[in-house]
Amino acid sequence: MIFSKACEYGIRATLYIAHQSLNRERATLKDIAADIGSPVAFTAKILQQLTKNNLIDSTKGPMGGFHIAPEKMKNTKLIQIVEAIDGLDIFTQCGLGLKECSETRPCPVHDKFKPVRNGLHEMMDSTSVFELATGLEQKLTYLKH
Amino acid sequence: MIFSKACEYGIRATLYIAHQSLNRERATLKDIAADIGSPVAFTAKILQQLTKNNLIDSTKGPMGGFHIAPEKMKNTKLIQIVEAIDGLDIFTQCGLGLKECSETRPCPVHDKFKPVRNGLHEMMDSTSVFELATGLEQKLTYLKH
DNA sequence: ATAATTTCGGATAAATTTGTCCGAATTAAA
DNA sequence: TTTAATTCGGACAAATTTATCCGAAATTAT
Repeated sequence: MIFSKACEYGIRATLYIAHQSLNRERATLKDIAADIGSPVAFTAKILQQLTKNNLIDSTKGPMGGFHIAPEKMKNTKLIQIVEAIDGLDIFTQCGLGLKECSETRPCPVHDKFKPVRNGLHEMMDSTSVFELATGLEQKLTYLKH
Repeated sequence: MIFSKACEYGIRATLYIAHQSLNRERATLKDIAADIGSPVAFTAKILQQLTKNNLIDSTKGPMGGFHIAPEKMKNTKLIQIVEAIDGLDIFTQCGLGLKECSETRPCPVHDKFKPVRNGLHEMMDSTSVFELATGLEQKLTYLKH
């Protein structure tokens, strides 16, 4: 809906990896997909993308898997995951899909839609992977199906 | 993005029809598609859906076309157009796509996402086709590409 | 070294959304 | 009553997103 399925999986996977990393445990592709309930091969693609964008770290071979250093978690905001997968358009695009929608030439819903869109933007831009991973750690929130 | 392309076209088409209807002019499929910049045949499908849902009225034959009575415009909210095309899921669904996300078992972004989603819901639920059509009428807002 | 375990990357397939085509049905005007 | 203009509805096609498959590359342990 708001985000693509790929992006939803990407955020969930990142939070799972972060949670595991807080406990000094590696996360393998299999574990991740099993835990967040996503198709394994599709999840692999998304993780590759996140790795390329340097949002998570991967190591190959036995004992390999995915990992995020606590420092990195603190500096990574949700918006960066969205940017890596869906792009940032959602935070600037017209609610009715018009290209020429702006302050000076607003579409009919512009004034009412903008604060909503900005609210989402602000939220994603200010929320770190770390704070959400600690929510999981404290069992205040849940990822599993 | 937020809404499907079909839904964007649906809202734009409805507002165009409403605007025309305020001036006692009919809107034909051709006019609508040309004006809002949408593919003709695809737009036809969407208009059929809106007609079935009784959000707009259609008449066949020469001098036919689409129309909305001012009274109906006043009673029609944007959310009804979304409901007819995309459904209402977007206003209740988890931001991370989890089925079991709720107050008692929230996903990691639940608390932060909910107000944004509710803001969108409230906005779409309180905004009438009539008020947006009058914005077009007064040239305060624009639909054209 | 060899084998086992993992991610990487390319090709492909399935599902969904977006878009097209065309004849049928309806209606108004000539 | 014929013709033209319109929406309706079904089948189909293209594009995009979601998902699968499989061999290659890297790394660890035996």
